[in-house]
Amino acid sequence: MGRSPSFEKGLKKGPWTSEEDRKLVAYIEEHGHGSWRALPVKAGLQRCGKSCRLRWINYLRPDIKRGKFSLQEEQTIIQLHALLGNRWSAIATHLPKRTDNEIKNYWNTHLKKRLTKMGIDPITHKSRTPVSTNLSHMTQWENARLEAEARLVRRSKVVSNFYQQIHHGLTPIINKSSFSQQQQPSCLDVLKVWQGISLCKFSNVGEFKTTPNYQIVSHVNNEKVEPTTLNAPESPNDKGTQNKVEGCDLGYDQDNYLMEAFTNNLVNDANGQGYHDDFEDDNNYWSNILDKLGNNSSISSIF
DNA sequence: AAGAACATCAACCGCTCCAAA
DNA sequence: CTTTGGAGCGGTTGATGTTCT
Repeated sequence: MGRSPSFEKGLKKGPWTSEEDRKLVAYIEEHGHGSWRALPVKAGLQRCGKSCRLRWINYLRPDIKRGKFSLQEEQTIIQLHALLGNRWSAIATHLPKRTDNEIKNYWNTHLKKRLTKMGIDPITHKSRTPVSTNLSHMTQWENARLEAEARLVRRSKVVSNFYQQIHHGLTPIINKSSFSQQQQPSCLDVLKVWQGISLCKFSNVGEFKTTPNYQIVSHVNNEKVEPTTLNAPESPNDKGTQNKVEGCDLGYDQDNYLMEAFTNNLVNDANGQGYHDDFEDDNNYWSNILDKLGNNSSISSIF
């Protein structure tokens, strides 16, 4: 790597002046940015292209919203961070007019601290206190949901690609390197599905079929599927799930179970061992999942 | 009032990814 | 297949502003 070009060429660093801003905006408005590397000379700026790009993207672009984050935006950031981790650019795609840099700063200076104060680990999004003693049912459910979402999204790239291959009559090859950013599903859509399930359960609407989000889930296997039957414990070895059901109160625990069941069907290890990380070596893993869901299942519609 | 401590955020740096040669 | 260079990403820094003592 060595020293940066700006050091070698004696280019200006540090805060931008209004005159520099004016030159950059004027040039881009007239010519577009084109090659960032070539831009500074053409625009008459003593800056490196990288610095120009950053200034434009994070500050000067006309479609940027600045100022305080709304509650809705905060919630979205927290939820997406639980799903995606520090992938700020991916998070930013779900927050119109906000930049990844701004979101990253806001997370580091506000949200991270707030979660920590609330006793939630900002990295894992798990509660630091024992679930059964100190948290409300609602919080327990939310924590469990976030964990499940995180698991789900770790698999979503694979499921998405796998399903595409099935769709085109190809033998699925699970290979991490074959995925591109464009193939990734919208994580916010995953959230919407979850929220749809949870909301209709909590609002006591009885049959899920009344909500659009459940329609998405109900397409699994091309027929209506009762969510609670998605992944009933299959063996006495499946103690984790069974204990959860037996050890909890009725009501929210059914929801926990529903959620677990749904997630497990998509992301759990085929042997009931929990998910595993070297999934690209295990084609059977995805074959089993697809067997459970049926080849006509609309995984892609869920993601 | 002063300066120390803390908070904020624009900007930089090093790295990876990917397309083109 | 390998090399090269541009673009973009995430972590970090440091200047500036604000609050605390």
